[in-house]
Amino acid sequence: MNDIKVLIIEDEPLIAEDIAACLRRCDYRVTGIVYSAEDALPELARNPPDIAMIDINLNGGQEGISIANAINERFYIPFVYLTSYSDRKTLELAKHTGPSGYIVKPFTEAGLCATLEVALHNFTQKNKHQFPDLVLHKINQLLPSPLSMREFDVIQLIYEGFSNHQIAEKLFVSTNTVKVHIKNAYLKLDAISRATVIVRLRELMLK
Amino acid sequence: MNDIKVLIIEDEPLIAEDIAACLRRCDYRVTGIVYSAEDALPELARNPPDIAMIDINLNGGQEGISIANAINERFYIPFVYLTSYSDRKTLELAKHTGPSGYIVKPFTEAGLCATLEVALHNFTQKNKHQFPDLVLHKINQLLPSPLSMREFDVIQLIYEGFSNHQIAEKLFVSTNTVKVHIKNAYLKLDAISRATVIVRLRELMLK
DNA sequence: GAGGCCGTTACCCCTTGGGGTGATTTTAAA
DNA sequence: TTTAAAATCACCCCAAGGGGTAACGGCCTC
Repeated sequence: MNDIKVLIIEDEPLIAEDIAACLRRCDYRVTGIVYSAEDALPELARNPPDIAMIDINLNGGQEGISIANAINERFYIPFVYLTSYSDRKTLELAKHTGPSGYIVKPFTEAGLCATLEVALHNFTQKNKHQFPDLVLHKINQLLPSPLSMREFDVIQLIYEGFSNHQIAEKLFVSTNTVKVHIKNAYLKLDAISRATVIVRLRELMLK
Repeated sequence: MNDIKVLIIEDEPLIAEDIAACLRRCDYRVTGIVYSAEDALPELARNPPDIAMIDINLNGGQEGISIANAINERFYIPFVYLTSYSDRKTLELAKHTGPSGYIVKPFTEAGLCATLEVALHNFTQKNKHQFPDLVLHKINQLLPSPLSMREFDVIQLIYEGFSNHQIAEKLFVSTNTVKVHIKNAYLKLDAISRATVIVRLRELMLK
């Protein structure tokens, strides 16, 4: 079992069950099926899934779009639309919510699962790029001479824009110590200033 | 006409024509149809499309995957897979090439176009985030007091890690001038050092 | 033509940061 | 146990950068 939690938001119970069955056969775990926008938000909060499948045209309106907006604002998960028709105007609205996929009914099991798979993969990849959390491991394997633990602590704070004095306070050491670590890190990172450190780290984290 | 250029890479002429017809009806411009990986690369170079549709299983192999890898290395465009079957192993390989979509045959016209639409939209959005080409317009509408043209030039170079002297040379002005621009930009950006400028810009570009 | 904004430059001050040398202690490995 | 690397801190030096003030020409707008 993948143990990937999926929430289905679909107002037609038969179709919802059909989707759920497909997903289960593809080793996904369907943690909920809700039939309206009002039910969706509490469910997202109570039992947050890894990905959501959203029907755009819920109960005659386009509540799916507002659910997507809510997800973008409050929950940090990917979602794919699964809808029965797609006029240009709806599609235009929908794509601006940044869905990770858009499936038009009738769907196939293979198409459904492949789209979900790609969506999840791209979403996690995207995170790595957008918020390059500095990972010592990754940086070091790209450097000729690896950074020590403490040097990493220091350059991490430089990356966040702190001064030597601030860094010293945060790490409970003297500013002299901070300066030594920075100097050594400069050598290893081939940098000559705080700004170039940040630039180098940006490059390294984007592989 | 959207004037969005699409390249179709598909070894079965009938299916390729079917796809092309769908795309044309959706106002896309099909700028090429190629039947193999060898033909694809020159075509991508000669007549670069905005997006590519790739069949994974070209000529009995999985040449589609290598085309995708080539695109990721040499061309900076999105692509979607359009394939007839999808076993787990192929899908696993395929998703690691970071496709913007994955369509399983048989496809519908609406599904095809919606996937392309979403793929293109997400790709351009992604660029804005991944390479925060500092866009004056976007930054300014988030600032209480807008940056002037010249101030923007300067902070852009700070973002790239250059020193005052280097910036002065690049812009053909005195370092004094650079310093004044930086000082004014600091006020508007609420920054106190080059490093904090970079951090602030990171924040602003991620909305 | 007067007032503003922008870009340009100069000169001053002085804090911060980058660079060098050296020394001690802790920690880990050999 | 010896050796090495990492971490800690203290000096010193000085250039680069941040902060203030002032001035001048160009351009646009009223």
